[in-house]
Amino acid sequence: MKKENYVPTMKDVAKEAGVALGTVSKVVNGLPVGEPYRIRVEEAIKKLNYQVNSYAQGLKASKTYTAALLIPNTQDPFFSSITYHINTALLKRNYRMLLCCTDYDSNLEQEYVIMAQQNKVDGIIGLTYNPGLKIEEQTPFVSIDRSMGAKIPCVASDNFAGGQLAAEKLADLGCKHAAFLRIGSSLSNEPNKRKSGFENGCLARGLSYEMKILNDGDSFEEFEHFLNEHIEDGKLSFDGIFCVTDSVAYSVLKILGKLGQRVPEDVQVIGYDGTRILGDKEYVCSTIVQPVPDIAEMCVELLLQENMMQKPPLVCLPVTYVPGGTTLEPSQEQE
Amino acid sequence: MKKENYVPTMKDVAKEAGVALGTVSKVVNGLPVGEPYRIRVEEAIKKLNYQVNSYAQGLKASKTYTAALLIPNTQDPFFSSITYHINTALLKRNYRMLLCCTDYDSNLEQEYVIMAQQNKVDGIIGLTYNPGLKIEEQTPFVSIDRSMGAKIPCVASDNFAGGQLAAEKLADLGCKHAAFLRIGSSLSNEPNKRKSGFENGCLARGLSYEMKILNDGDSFEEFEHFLNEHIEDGKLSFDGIFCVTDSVAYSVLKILGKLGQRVPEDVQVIGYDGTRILGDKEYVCSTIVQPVPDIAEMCVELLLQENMMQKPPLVCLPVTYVPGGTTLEPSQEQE
DNA sequence: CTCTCTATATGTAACGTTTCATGAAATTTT
DNA sequence: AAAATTTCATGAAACGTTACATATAGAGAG
Repeated sequence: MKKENYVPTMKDVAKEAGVALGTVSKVVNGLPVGEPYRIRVEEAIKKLNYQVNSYAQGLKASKTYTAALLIPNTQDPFFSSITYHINTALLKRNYRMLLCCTDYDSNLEQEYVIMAQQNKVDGIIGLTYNPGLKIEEQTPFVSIDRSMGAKIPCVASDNFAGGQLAAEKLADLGCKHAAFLRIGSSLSNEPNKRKSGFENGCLARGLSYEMKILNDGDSFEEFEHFLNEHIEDGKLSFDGIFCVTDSVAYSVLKILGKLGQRVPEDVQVIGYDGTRILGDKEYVCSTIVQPVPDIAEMCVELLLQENMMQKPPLVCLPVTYVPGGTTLEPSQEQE
Repeated sequence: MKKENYVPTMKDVAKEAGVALGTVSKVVNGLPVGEPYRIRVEEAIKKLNYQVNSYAQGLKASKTYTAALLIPNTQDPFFSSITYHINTALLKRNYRMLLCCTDYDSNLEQEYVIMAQQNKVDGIIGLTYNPGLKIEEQTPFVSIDRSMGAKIPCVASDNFAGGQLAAEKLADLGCKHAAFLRIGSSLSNEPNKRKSGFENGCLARGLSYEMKILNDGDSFEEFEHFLNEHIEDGKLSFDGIFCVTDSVAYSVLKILGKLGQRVPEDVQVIGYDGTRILGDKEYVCSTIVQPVPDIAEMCVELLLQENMMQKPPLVCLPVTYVPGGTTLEPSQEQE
């Protein structure tokens, strides 16, 4: 018996229903077919438990129903959140996701793009760190957080508004002198606007500020030096800190602890991303939350959009402020 | 011009190299081919930038070169680590990974199994929470951390040895009275052995111990009550705590802080998993580290193994203890 | 120098779909 | 009621690969 690995095909369904192959194909694809035929085919499909072979479909259509996601890793909470939601958005549309972890390696990024381009995927969504990434004209590509020219749509949170919002919140919470802590060029392009937004917000609210920007090789100890230099008689000259990411914020919280500064009493801290750690219900750190599910939806939508016409070069999605334990409660603030 | 979407095929390579189709196929698949032929084909491949169409391959071989990974989510650090390494192990073998996030939902798990089976994946790797999961005989399935009968291989860290190791370390570090903190049935099957291993280790080393096991609905506040009950005159009666996961350990650390207990001076804490948070270089918590890359390799190896003969029902991989900041250094310990 | 045997390149069929030209049946028109 | 027109199921071709049966060239033996 060869029935062990038997999987019914359209031919089998056609025979079972007593119709032609093409008729079955039409039923499967929802194309118009005479009612009695449709019914017989549908019954045969149910009876045989037939399921279309998407690989034969893909071969015929030169479509793979697969999209690649280029991302440094899946460990970082922000990346893992992006991965989760992109995957969900693709599954919803019956697409598979080919996960390509690049580990921040420019060459690996380029290799994955080439590999993906050949014919394995219908498109690529990328959160990349190679500014010179070569992408063939005809490969649908959607970028997260990186502007890559007019022809490639970029989806990002509204980084400028987010920076502004952080400044406004700190001002609202009573801060007078703020600091902005950032890491260098690896956060290029769109997230850079957090800085301009923050400056803009500070100026609007009369909040003075200083900036510390780490270069690529620098360790986070630089932040410790910077903060330490701004302590006089045990008192930190800043009463509010905006960190460019939650990840930076967590490191800064540790440093502040080491330096004997209390959060939020002595200094309030706001991060950016809205990532949580280890199943915490509430946000540990007050933060500007990126709408990751919306970002994912938008990426997939833009990627699979049929009409190539007018893909917008940049889509900014709105952010929200969510208080955590590192800022004063509005009630406390008013006391 | 129709060259816009032109993707070279084996036929093109054959024409370019002046050989037959089958010869190209052999070269591509590493089968023996006369040297001069091989060279000409390889040159043609390079020249045309040819890449095999894996969907045609899959159609021919009735293989999809895709494996599904069933996992609750990709946010939890342990799950994200598993995801990353399984993905890597599959890519290495030219397999794609179909990521199915189940959110601990038994029905969703079953749905994904059915979908994966019909959607024609070559096999499934699952870290599941549905004890009654129905899996068709002919679908290759490898389970992580869950025993699912003799026919389904289960890959896990050596949970018993890990529990034992934790007890021994605590004893070595000078503890006299230990606690084991666990959450309930969601950690079924293999990870349960951490308990037996710990008991075994405690008995062997003359370490007394108590257990607190949370039921499914319970919040972590139960741990706080439990620990609080064991404080007398500000002093905790335990000097060592083994937490069933790092995630539990982090929560417990917070609780201990709240209760005014110093770690590791007053009480030492060991977790299980070996997950790190937010790019920390060192482990924040002393922990029993699971060999996640090896677990991933083993899963994929077992899944894709051709000879169906003797798949072992259980593979336990060795764990290691890695000190973090929540235990005393051996030097301190000896003082 | 011819015959046989081996080694290996060739070319075709088949995998399960979709698409499209074909023709048969049903409907409308005169 | 016969011809013209429309409707729509049919079945073969094609997508890019692999595997197998066939053909061809070269080597060795008599």
